[in-house]
Amino acid sequence: MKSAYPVTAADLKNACSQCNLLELCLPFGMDNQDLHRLDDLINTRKKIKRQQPLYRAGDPFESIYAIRTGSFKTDVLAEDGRDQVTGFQMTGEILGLDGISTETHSCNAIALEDSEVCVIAFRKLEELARMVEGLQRQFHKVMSREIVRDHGVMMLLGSMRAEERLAAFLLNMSQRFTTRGFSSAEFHLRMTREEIGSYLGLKLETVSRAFSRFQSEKLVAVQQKYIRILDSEGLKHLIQHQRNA
Amino acid sequence: MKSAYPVTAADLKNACSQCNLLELCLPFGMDNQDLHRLDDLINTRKKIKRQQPLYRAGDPFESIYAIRTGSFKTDVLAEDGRDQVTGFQMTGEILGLDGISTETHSCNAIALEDSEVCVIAFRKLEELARMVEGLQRQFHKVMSREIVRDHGVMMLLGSMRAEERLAAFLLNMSQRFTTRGFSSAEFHLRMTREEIGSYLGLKLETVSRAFSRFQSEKLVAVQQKYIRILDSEGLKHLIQHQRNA
DNA sequence: TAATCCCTTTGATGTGAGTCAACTACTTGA
DNA sequence: TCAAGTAGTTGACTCACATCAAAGGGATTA
Repeated sequence: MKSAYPVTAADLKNACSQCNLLELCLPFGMDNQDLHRLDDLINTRKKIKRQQPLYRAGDPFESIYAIRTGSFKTDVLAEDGRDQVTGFQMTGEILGLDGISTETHSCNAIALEDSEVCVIAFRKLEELARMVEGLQRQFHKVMSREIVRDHGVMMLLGSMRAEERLAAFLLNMSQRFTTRGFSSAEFHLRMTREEIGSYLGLKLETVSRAFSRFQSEKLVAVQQKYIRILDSEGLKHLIQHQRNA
Repeated sequence: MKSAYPVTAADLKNACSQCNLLELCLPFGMDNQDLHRLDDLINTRKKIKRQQPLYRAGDPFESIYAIRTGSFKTDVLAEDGRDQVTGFQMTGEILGLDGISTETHSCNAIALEDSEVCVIAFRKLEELARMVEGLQRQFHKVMSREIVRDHGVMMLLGSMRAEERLAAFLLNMSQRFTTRGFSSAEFHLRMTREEIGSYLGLKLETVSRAFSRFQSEKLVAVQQKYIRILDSEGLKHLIQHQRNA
């Protein structure tokens, strides 16, 4: 089901210093010399099959993970069975930061498709961050970005109506695909309506209805998980010009 | 309105190594020797009057802040005037982590009462964290804790009903007062119903009604901002045994 | 100490999203 | 390639929370 394997000379071309995700990932902004020191850090990879967990709530925390290929969702599960998707992660993004505080993971990270991650031993990362200022700075920025992102989600959950939430979600996905060199106008969602709903604090039927409404208003074309954005300005307008306070 | 002043020999007794908030704050878990190195870091304090900002969204980021006395709220303001309270902070808690990622603050931090903070120059903190492993570790834990906390709020906003949200909020406040050596059963809320509502994704009338309902069910005694928790088990029960999924 | 303002409570009514249910269209595995 | 299971759509109905409105109670400040 899962496999972890050391990086051999053969795939050293995939080490940080050669990785095409450089711009998105932890090494961003580091100079060449420092970059090569990172290569030692990333000495394990792990493939995760669709629907399988990378880690689960309660697992002891040892590593954070950088997504090389594929995508994930993270969710928290309450004792009463309540389940909340807290985020969707794409290539170049970092998973596992939740585990640092208690040294136990506090959420589940589940692959939305067959995926591969770089395993970053956290103690070693800290050690290297003490020596490489650029790495330290970038790591702090990654953590802070996560906090800012979460505040955005809180705004969405706390003060937007259903269609605004979905519009914000689609624009966010579009923006992240763009950053990764894919089309901003058409993409394939890896998650179900139910997962989108959980993330947005809505029921799957409400998500489906909002998609239908967007379709009938020519804002997007929807074919199951394949989405084409026809009027991104219209979506932005939807978010900004509704409600009072 | 605001004042920043260096720490003189006279109030060195208030430096980290002597601070009674040690257990709650950044220095937690550091040994005595390292602790004294922190004293150099915390060389400025700042008093903030009630309703005044410690920082505002858009302000350049230079420092993070540890609350010595008083309390704050943080909120984000969308272009369309939408306003979301993202958190309430008490003594010993750290403010300003949102600014690290873009080097510009992304939210406002407003004092809920006359308050005082320790100003921690972030560059200096990073520098010291490169030398003091315990400080580095604790700082990472503080950031991670913030992420985990935010996930809890997302769960609350995404999947709880009004009374569950308020119950969770009260229990959380109670727990934090306890940690600070105050009564877990009675405390004074520093924020308005509207601010609670914004945080919980509810309107102020809904918050007020939920308080009234708790009162009539003998779960809490409410006198304006003064709260006495009469049945904390009842509140916990309310959160766990409602809803299906 | 009064006057004002803001905060809070409570009631009546409206509505957006949830719930329940039926049906359709994919996807997956034998 | 077919069968079964899973994911998505749509409709009818319900309900929890929002909205609108009015009145009372504290707290701030002049």
